[in-house]
Amino acid sequence: MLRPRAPPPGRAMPDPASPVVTRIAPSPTGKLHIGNARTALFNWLYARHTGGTFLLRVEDTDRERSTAENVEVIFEGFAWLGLDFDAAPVFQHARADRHRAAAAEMLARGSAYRDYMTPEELAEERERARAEGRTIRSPWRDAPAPAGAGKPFVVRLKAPREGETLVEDLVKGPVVFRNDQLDDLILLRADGSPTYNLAVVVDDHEMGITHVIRGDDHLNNAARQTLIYQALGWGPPAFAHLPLIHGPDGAKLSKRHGAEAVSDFAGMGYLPEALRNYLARLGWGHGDDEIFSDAQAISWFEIADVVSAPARLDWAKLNHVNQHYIRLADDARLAGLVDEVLKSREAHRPPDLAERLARAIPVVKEGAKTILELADLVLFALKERPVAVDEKLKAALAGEGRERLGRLALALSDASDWSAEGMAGTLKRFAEGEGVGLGKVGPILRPILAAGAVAPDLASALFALGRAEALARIQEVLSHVQ
RNA sequence: GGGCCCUUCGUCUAUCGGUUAGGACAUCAGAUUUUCAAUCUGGGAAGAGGGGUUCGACUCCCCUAGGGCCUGCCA
Repeated sequence: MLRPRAPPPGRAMPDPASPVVTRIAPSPTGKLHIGNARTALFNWLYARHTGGTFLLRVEDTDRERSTAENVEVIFEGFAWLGLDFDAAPVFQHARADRHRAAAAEMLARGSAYRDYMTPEELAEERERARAEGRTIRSPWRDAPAPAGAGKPFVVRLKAPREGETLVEDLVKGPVVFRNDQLDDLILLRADGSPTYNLAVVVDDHEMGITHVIRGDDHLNNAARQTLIYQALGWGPPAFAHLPLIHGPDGAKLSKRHGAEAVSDFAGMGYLPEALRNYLARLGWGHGDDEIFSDAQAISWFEIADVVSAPARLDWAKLNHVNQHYIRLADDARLAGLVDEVLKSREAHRPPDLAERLARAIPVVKEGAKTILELADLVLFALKERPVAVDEKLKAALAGEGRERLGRLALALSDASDWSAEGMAGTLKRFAEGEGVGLGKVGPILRPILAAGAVAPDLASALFALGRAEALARIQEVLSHVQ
């Protein structure tokens, strides 16, 4: 279940001469947030750009939320998005011993201490500190261990109170934090389990991560983590903090905006290559380039070109990009995707579905912004006979309408060129022969071809339906409305 | 409350002291047209506000305003 994927064929192995190692470190909460997906994309692009290595670390130290199913969701999300890793995933929980060892090391060095404050005392101190506009302070920072063994304690970093900590961020530039603003963060909980900030530092260091590219929300953590690196005597990696993705209204992206997980986007009919292109453009740019291939993005990607301001998700533009990639997509692949949509909708799937889709998809794919739309556009070709004759069609067929449809059926069955162009010509000649405009032909033909669904222009619809089906639909209506 | 980050058309962005501030999506108008879509042509649309620095600021500095993140024995 949790095995590494083989590197896809055609992609070069990591260049051992490149020192760059990046990672994405999601926590298995049950979904893969789109913001995490973009962070992963940037890490992937940078690793590929430099010939470096791209790694996955599952931050599963929260044993409550971390389940095998949730971990699988993450793997599936990245696989769908098309991001590949260069090694098997690292599970943070499995490395707890390493984290504890690092804490012990800091304790031994005197750069960490045991804090015996009770949760209640801590809560009080937090309240006082906030009121006074300062960080929390533990009385145990410089005090000897209390008498009587067995008192529970957490291990805290003994952070410097003087001076400043500098984070040289590749996106934000130099960011200075006053050390008295940074608190003695907890390294080990009372149960001995490592906390996030400790685990991240130890894992990034031991995995050889050279560039920590992650969300903006970790910029403050970068300062705290820098302190841990120093306490351990390690050099920190390069940091690059990406601005967050917000919803169209500027607020933090959430379910409320219609989608927040990559599975949501997949379910809404977006193609992974479209999402990659759109996401890359959100917060990064290469001049005026809007539509570009993975290869181009990889060759162009520089952290220096990452934008520093947060971006809003724009459905309209995502749709536009997706439409572009749908046009480019292979028809058979689209047919498969449409079929999945039909299945999930429990829609009617005629026995000759494959042939119908093969004929109709190339005709209507130009106008589809999502696979969901494509499934709608193709519906007219999936309807089985007989076509329902509604009041509107009945009205159109009244009087000379029926006679005209009869003559049209004849003209169509005589047609030798059943292509979209051929049909356009046939229709035009027919209208001329009738001495009327196409406006007199559309109302009687369209409902029959559309069969209650949305249909493309008459000629395209005829072509998409195919000679046999189109003629049959007309004949049945003809014999039905005597 | 405190710390940190951010601020160019509605949106994503280009500009890296001197431009009629460019492009894309969206939007509007026109063309095309058997509906819708697509397509083509054209138009409107921006440097948050205030101070500096400079011969010259969107660009550099400061202040204000607004938005965001962090401030957990979550990650």
